[in-house]
Amino acid sequence: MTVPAPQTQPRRSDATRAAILRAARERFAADGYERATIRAIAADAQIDPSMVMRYYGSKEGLFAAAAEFDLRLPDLTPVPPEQLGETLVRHFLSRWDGDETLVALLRAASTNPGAAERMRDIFANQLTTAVAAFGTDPTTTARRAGLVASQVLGLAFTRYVVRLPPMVDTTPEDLVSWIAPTLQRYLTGTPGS
Amino acid sequence: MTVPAPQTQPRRSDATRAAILRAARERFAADGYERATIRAIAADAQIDPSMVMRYYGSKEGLFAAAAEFDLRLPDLTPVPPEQLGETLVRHFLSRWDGDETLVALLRAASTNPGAAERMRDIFANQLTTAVAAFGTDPTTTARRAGLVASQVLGLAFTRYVVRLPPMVDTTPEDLVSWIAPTLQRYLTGTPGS
DNA sequence: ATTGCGTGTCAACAGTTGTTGGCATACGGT
DNA sequence: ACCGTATGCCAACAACTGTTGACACGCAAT
Repeated sequence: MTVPAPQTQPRRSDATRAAILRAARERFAADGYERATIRAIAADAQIDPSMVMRYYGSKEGLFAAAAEFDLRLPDLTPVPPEQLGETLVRHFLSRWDGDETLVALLRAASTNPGAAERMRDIFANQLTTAVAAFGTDPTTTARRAGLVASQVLGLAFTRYVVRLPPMVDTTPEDLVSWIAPTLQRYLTGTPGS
Repeated sequence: MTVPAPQTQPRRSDATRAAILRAARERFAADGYERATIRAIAADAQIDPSMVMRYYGSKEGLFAAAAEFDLRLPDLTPVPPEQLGETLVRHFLSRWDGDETLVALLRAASTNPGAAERMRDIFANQLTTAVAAFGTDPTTTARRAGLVASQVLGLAFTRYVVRLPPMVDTTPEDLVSWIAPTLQRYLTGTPGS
């Protein structure tokens, strides 16, 4: 405790930590939780498997660090109400291109209980909060958020995980024009149509 | 080849085979492909692990047998065009309750390439065929089927795999009234609304 | 009774997994 | 120059995996 630095100064191993995290995200996204072995991740990061354990404690700990994910949902209050659906689809599609973290989380959530819980947290907290921000009936907020999650995760699942050809080949713009009305209705519409 | 029975007569081990298959479906559905071990499946079926190998050749072979799945889509041609969405959601929801095969396939498809390919086949063949049955523009059939698959698989994923509370708690009837219009638009509507 | 085959168990294999401890090296402060 | 600590590698462990072969039992036909 001899006068610790007020802010944690950058450690020399930060580059290694980052390399591990990057390799872990790639492997978890490509292979899922159980097939992504620590040895393979370490090989990708060009270090020894034991380093992974020292820096992240366990495989679970590594995954928890690698699957840290923020939907980065924009504030929806200034958005014109009739453009909510389009705004959301566009945001999700751009958020997923170039960040494989969500694909990793998606694949892992299928088999790993911890990952499933994190997925629940993300959509229950971040998405529900965003939906609640513009004032609809609070009693329907959770259900609306759940429906949005079902379509949005279904899109991600078919496009990035199962890779259904029609969903892979369709351009982002076409996807937006098809799916935006769905989210729009889930957010502001009524059941039955 | 000494005068084989014209029809394969029932073998004495059919009960064992069925028990293995039932246990396999349960385990694959609950744990996914890699976490569902042959030893655990054999223990559930109360037989020796080596029997699984003798009857199904390998773990892959067992999964292939356990994940045999038919959507059992009804003929959609006699359905009034404006009820197509409702008919489909209702069918899927009832098809999944009491048959964990699709959940097994869903969980496995996240990590097992073979399972993902089977999932693609099922939705590319069975669903696309059903959609093509009533005469829309053939050039849009694949896309419409893909969109339906995205919402339907998203529903299954959030309700049965990730178990998002709002999607678990909502009654089938409410789900139908919310999601039917979505499928209806994907099937018969136009992009943009 | 004896033969053949289907059914089942047991033990073991070879490989892989997450995880651990010991040992070398290099850095930074004194 | 010295020393403590951080960083890295190596070898090994114990557990678990899918898979295999040898062996025992019981049934049906000869």
